[in-house]
Amino acid sequence: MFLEQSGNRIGLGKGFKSMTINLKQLSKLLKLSPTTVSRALADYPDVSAKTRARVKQMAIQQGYQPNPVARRLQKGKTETIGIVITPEQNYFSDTFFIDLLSGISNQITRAGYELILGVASDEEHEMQSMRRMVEGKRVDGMILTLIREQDPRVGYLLDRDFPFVLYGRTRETRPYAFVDMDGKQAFEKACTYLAGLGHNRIALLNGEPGFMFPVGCREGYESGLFLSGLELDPDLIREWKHKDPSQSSYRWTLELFKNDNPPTAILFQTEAVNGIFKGLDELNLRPGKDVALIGYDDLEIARIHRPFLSVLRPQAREASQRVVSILMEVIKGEDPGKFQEIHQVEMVIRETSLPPS
Amino acid sequence: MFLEQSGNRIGLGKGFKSMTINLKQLSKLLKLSPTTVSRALADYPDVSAKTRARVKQMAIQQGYQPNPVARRLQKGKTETIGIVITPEQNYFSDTFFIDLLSGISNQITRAGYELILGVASDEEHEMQSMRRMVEGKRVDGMILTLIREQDPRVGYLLDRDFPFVLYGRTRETRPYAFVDMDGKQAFEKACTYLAGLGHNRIALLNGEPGFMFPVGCREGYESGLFLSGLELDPDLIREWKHKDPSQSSYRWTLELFKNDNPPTAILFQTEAVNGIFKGLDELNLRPGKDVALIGYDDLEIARIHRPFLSVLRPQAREASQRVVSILMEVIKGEDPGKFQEIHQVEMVIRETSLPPS
DNA sequence: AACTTTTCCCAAAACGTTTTGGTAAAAAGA
DNA sequence: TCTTTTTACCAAAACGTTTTGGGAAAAGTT
Repeated sequence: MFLEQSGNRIGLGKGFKSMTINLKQLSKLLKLSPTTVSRALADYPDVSAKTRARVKQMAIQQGYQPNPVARRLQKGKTETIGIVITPEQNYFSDTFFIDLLSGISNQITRAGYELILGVASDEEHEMQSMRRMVEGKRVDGMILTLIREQDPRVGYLLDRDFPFVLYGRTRETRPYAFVDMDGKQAFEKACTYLAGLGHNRIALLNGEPGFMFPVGCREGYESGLFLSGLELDPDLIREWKHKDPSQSSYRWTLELFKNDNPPTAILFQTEAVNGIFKGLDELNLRPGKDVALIGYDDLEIARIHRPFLSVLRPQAREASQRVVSILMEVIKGEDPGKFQEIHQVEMVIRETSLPPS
Repeated sequence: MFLEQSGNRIGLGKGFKSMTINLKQLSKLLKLSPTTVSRALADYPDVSAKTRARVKQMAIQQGYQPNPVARRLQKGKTETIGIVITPEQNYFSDTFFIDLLSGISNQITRAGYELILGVASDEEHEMQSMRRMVEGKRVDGMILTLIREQDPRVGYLLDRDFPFVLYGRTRETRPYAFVDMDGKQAFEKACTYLAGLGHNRIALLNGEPGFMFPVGCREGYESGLFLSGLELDPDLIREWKHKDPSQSSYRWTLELFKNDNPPTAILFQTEAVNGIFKGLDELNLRPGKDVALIGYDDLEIARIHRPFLSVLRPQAREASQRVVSILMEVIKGEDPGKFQEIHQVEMVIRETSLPPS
C-alpha cells in the first residue's frame, strides 16, 4: 500500500535497521500532505483540531521524529552551541569543567539544542577549535571560559558579530554578554571578615596573572584591606602558576613565612590548598589554628580533609545555566550588552577561619 | 555582476554578518557549474588538473567552507558521535572524564566529525539522553563509559543495530566492540608483586559492585593470590561506594584493621586514597611503611602527597583515541565483533610498595 | 575518414524538512 | 441568493550540498 515509496530507504545499508519513519511516509499514512502534517505538529492554527489530534497520535504511534539535519538546513540554524575547554589550563580544580558542562548541558537540552565540545591543550588550539566551529558554520553561538585579560577570542567574535557569552569577563570596550562571579566582592568579604576577627597580616596567594579572574580577587582583597583600615603589603601577595598550582603554591607558602612579620591568614583559590597545607606542615604551622585560611571554590577536597576549609562558594551550576539562557537570547538577536550578570558568591565558614591565636 | 543572486542571503537578519560564501556563489565566480566545483574540491578524477587548481585556489581565497548541515542531509550522515557522561557516578576521579574527552575529541576532530555531549545525573537520565541522540537521529554512533555488569544501554543499541563502542565491558553474549583496560592483569601484577616482597596479608578495597570494572579487579586479585600461593580471605575484601569514595573507604580501612590478623598491604582504586590515608592516620599507621599501598589510576593526588603512591597506570589517552578509531570502522559497516581490545596497564613503583616491616 | 575511447564538464535529482502563496469548500453576512 | 469571510488543506519552492547519468569535444585507433 504505502511501500512503493522505495526512495525513502533510511540509513539503509549501514546496518542501522531501526524503522525510522519520515514526514513523507507519515503523511501518506494519514492521507494528508506533508505540509499539513508538518504544520499540525507545529501547532499552526490553520489545521483543524481534529486533524491535528489525528496527526499527533499517529506521529507518536509511529515514533516519528523530524530529522534534525533537514530542519536545520531549512531553518538556517544549526540548533547547536559550541564550547571549547582547555583542561590543562585548569588542571587541579577537579570538577570545574564537569560542573560547568553539567549546568550548560542541562539547559541546552531543555531548549532542544545540542552541545558540541572541543578540547584544546593551549591557547592556540583553543582558537583553532573555535574558528572551526564558527567559520565551519557548525554552531549558532559560543560559550567561552577561562577568560584572559586580553582575550583574542572576544575580539574575533565581536568582529564578525557572532553570538557568544562569556563565563567571566575581559578587558574590552565594546558591549558583550557575560556571566561572571563576583570575585571582587567575595575576596572583599573574606578579607573584612578575617580583619574583623583581628587578623592584620592577611596574605593573598593569587592565581596566575593574564587571566581575568585573579584581577577581581586582588581588587577585592585590596578593597577589603582598605575598608578594614589595614595597610597593603606587597610582600604578602604572591601568584602561583596555573600549570602547577600545588608546587608553586607550596613554594610561595614557604616564602610568605620567611617574612619578619609573617601573615596570620591567607586568602587563595582552593586549587592551591594542597600546596599550602604541605607548606604549613613543613613549617610546623597548624592550618586553621596558627594560620587562618579561606579558599575560593568549594572543591571536594575542602570538605574531605580535617580541618575542613572555610570557603567562598560560587553557585556555578546556576551561573552556567544562565549562560545558556542568555546565549539563546543573543542568538535570537537581542542586544548582548543587555546581558551582563555578576553573581554573588557566598562565604561558608568551616574550621579554618578562627581569630589569630 | 554576481550580486543578483539575492536568494542567497546567509544567516542574514540575525546579526551574523560574516561574509560566508556558498557553493553556488563560488561556482558563479569561477564560471563553472556547482557540480564541477564540488567534484574539484573532492578530488574527483573527472575534473582537469588545471580546473581543480583554479577551484581550490578560489575556494581558499574566498574562504569557502561547505555547509556541513547541507552535506549531512545529502550524505545521510550526521558526521557526529555522541557520548553521555555521568559525573556523579564517578565523582572524585578528578580528571577521568576530562582525560577521556580529551582523547576522544582529538581523534574526532581529526576525522572531521563532531562530538556532542550529554551530561546525566543518573542511570535513567543517561538512557534518556542516549535515546534522544539515537532516535532523534542526531548521531552516527555512540561511545559508552562507566559500564555496568548488566547494562541496558548495550542491549538497546544492539537491538537496533546502532553503531557503538564501549569504553569497558559488560556481560553480553552478542558480539560488540569495546576497548577496555586490563584491570585483571593489572591487579594480578600488583598482587604478585606485593606477595613477592613478602606480603601475605593483602587486602582489596574494591569499587562498587554493579559496575563491570571492579569485577576484573577482583579476578586479578584472586588470581594473583593464587599464583603466589596465598589463601583468599574474604574478610580482606571490601567494597566502597561510588557516591562517596572517601567516606566509605575511610570506614572500611578502619574495619580492615580490626582483624586479628590485619593486612600488610592494600590494593584499591586511587579514588579511595583519601579515605585510606585518613583511616591509616587515625590508626597511627604510616602509609607505605607500615602498610603497602598500590592504587589503580595515576591521579594527580598520587603524585602530590608524600609518600608518593605506587600505582597501576592505564594509558587512558591512547585508549580513548582507539575508541574513536574503532567507532569509525563500525559506522562504516565493519563487524563490531572484530574490535575487542584489552589494553595493558603498567605499574609505577613509587614510595608505597616496600616489603613488610 | 569513420569509428571508439577518453577527457572534462554539467543539468537535474535527491536528501527531509519548513515556508510561501495559494485554493476550494464551508460558513457567515448581505 | 449572491457576495464575503473564514476554515482547512496543499503544491511548489527553498535550504546547500553531493550524486547520478549523461554528453559534447578532444584524442586515439583502425
